[in-house]
Amino acid sequence: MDGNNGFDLGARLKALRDSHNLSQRELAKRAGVSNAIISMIEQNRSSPSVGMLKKLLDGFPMSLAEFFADDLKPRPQIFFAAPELVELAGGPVSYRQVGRDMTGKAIQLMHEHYQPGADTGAQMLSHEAEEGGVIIRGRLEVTVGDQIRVLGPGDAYYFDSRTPHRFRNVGAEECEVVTANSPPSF
Amino acid sequence: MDGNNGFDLGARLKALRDSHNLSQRELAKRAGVSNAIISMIEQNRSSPSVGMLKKLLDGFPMSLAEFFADDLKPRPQIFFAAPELVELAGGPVSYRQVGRDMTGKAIQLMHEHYQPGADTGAQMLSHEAEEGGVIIRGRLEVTVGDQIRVLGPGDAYYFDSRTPHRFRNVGAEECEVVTANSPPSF
DNA sequence: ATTATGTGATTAATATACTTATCAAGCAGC
DNA sequence: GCTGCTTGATAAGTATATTAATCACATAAT
Repeated sequence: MDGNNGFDLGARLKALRDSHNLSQRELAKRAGVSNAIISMIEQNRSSPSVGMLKKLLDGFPMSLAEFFADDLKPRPQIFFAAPELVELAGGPVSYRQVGRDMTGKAIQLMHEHYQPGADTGAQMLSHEAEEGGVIIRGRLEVTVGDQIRVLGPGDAYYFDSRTPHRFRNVGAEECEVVTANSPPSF
Repeated sequence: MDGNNGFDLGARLKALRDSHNLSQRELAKRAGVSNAIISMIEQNRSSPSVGMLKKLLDGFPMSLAEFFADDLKPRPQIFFAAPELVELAGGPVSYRQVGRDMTGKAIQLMHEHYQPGADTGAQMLSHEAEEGGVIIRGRLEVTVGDQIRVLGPGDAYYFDSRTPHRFRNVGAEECEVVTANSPPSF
């Protein structure tokens, strides 16, 4: 009954069509397809090929990207007292995240603290995102791809998280950093 | 030869698969489909149903929305010494941005300094984005919609930038904040 | 009442997406 | 040379998306 693997494409298409005040037949005519398939798709009795879906969207018109662009976001907490930041790791590297559940959010903002010698590990990190940070206190060695640099207070970094990377506190004192990931990665 | 109606889905999928270092067979296994269809899709000899496409993306994982969201990013500077941060405003409120041109970037990371009494203005700000910040030093009054709160060192905030907002240094000393916007807004 | 036109849903036939099994090329180790 | 394992591509068969035609139910006009 559901060939879309849990994605209610039928309702989505129908809502879109209704909002444009088009009948199945009118849309079919514009898109150059049969009206029957629209009926089937809207009932989720058929999972359209992206070619078919694109034809249909061209009838509005609307791009595939727009069609799939997420909607409906809940009402979130705005202010966070320092102790409310949620600790993600809690070892020699402390990741204190602004917000509890970042799914659907654009940014993962964190207040990080590295104890002297703390290290994210010899095996480099890599994930689908972009990230940046500003060093507040202490000295942090940042490795990105084949580039290494030691940053101090006021210095910053920004890179594509897909390039393997690593962080290490090479100073004698604790290192404090504020970082941002987009989209949230862990 | 092109069942996707002018959308080069094959190249897109292949690039994604390559960037994750997965073979067609590995991805097929994760997604629970046959490897053959991946070969066909990547050559644009078959236009996958959205059900199939969703299965494949779940193997990364990645949402349909993300997949269709446009991308293509250049090779940027990674490290920024403190004086390299670019000053955006330079009045009583100093916005020092990590990176020169943020177009096409996911995050706009800034190191901000508010002089005592500094204020983003009585007419509230509003833009299409999400933003968050961590207060490092001083006291900052943050107004979001009808909510007001004074935040101190270690406190943080996060909200949808479309809700009107305003920042004001209500303390006697300078206030230091690290903020992130996604997507970059000004 | 009947004819007409509109709606979405359904059936049978056809086109195509998808699977299973296989192939050919590349690369490691023996 | 082999053997074994990986890679991406291909062929034939099966499942399903899609079409053309029709059905059933409305509303409106003759």
